Amino acid sequence: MSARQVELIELAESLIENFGLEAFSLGNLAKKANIRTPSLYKHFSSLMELEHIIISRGFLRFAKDLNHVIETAASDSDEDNIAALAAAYRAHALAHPQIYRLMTERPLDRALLIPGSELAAMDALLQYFDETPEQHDRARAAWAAAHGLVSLEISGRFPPGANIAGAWGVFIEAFSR
Amino acid sequence: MSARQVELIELAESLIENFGLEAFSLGNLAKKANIRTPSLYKHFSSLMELEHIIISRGFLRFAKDLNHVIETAASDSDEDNIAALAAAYRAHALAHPQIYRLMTERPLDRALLIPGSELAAMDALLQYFDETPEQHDRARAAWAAAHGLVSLEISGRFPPGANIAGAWGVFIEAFSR
DNA sequence: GGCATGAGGCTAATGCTATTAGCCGAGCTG
DNA sequence: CAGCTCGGCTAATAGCATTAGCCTCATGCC
Repeated sequence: MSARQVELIELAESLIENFGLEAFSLGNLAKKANIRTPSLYKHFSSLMELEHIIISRGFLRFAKDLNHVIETAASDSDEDNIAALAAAYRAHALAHPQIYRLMTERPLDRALLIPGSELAAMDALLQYFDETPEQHDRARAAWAAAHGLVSLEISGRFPPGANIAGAWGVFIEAFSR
Repeated sequence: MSARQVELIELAESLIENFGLEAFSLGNLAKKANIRTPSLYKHFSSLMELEHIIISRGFLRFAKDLNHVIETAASDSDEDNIAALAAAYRAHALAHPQIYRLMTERPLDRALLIPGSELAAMDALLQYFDETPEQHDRARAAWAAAHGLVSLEISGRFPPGANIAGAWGVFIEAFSR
């Protein structure tokens, strides 16, 4: 991955976060980079490829974030651990809401992802749970609940004045023990 | 709403479900209707308007579905009721996955919705819970969890072989009582 | 019966999107 | 110095939403 490529990827990421996922286009990226649209094809074979690089980087950053929290906040209390993980999940998603949307809303072509990036995010998320099949179900239900809470919040689906932290509290309590 | 309008709306809905949300465009709709694209503007003022009509109809159909289940399956057991609601939620979303995506993934312009449609879906979903603030949090957490489970399933994010029904079971058990 | 009106088509055109082909200059490397 | 590669460029295509303006047919009204 050349330096110029990384430059353009970061430009694209800032474009997405600052102007919304809907503004993500090669035309807008080229404009921000002060080059013509077709020149972008010297660095990426297609929009899909660039998109999946950004998604992969999102997965990896997500994994790093969660792993950091898990390492520094490991407590004896099950509820504390779940709460810390939940808080980290929400904080990360709300810090990068448009890229979170990109990561979760688009049909995923796994052949275009940076190998292992999706798994890294999953592992970071699920490592807290044991390896029994029953715990796998529990892990996936918890993941889904966190994703649902975050995704409804990002897309503004909770009524104004809704106590979102309260809903997170219910979720944490329901999944502790 | 003229008969021709309804005809075109239903054509658009079948287009979305049969060819995926990504295939939803005025060009494709016009092709299926055997007319030219600009003629669609005799019936809808913009793509956004048509999109929000379809979203509204999705909300209303969702509400009808859930209300029906709640009326016919009311049981004394809290867990049975939650399970019936959860099953209905999942069944509905999986029966109309692409329109469910349209309903939940797009930025919502509430001024363009059929008035009351979003609320109808919310009410159907939340009427099972009491009116106390604490129960509101519980209702929203449950809603988010169901949405998360369905949205991850539709977008193929669970690993192959994952026991999705098992995850739903964990969710139902966690939210019963 | 004739006439106006509206519904619902149409074509042409604009400016956006991704994408491909092909050209050109600058800089490094043999 | 020759040549290659990197990274720009223009021109062009096809599809996208959208607007303006034209035409035709059916309906209702005088």
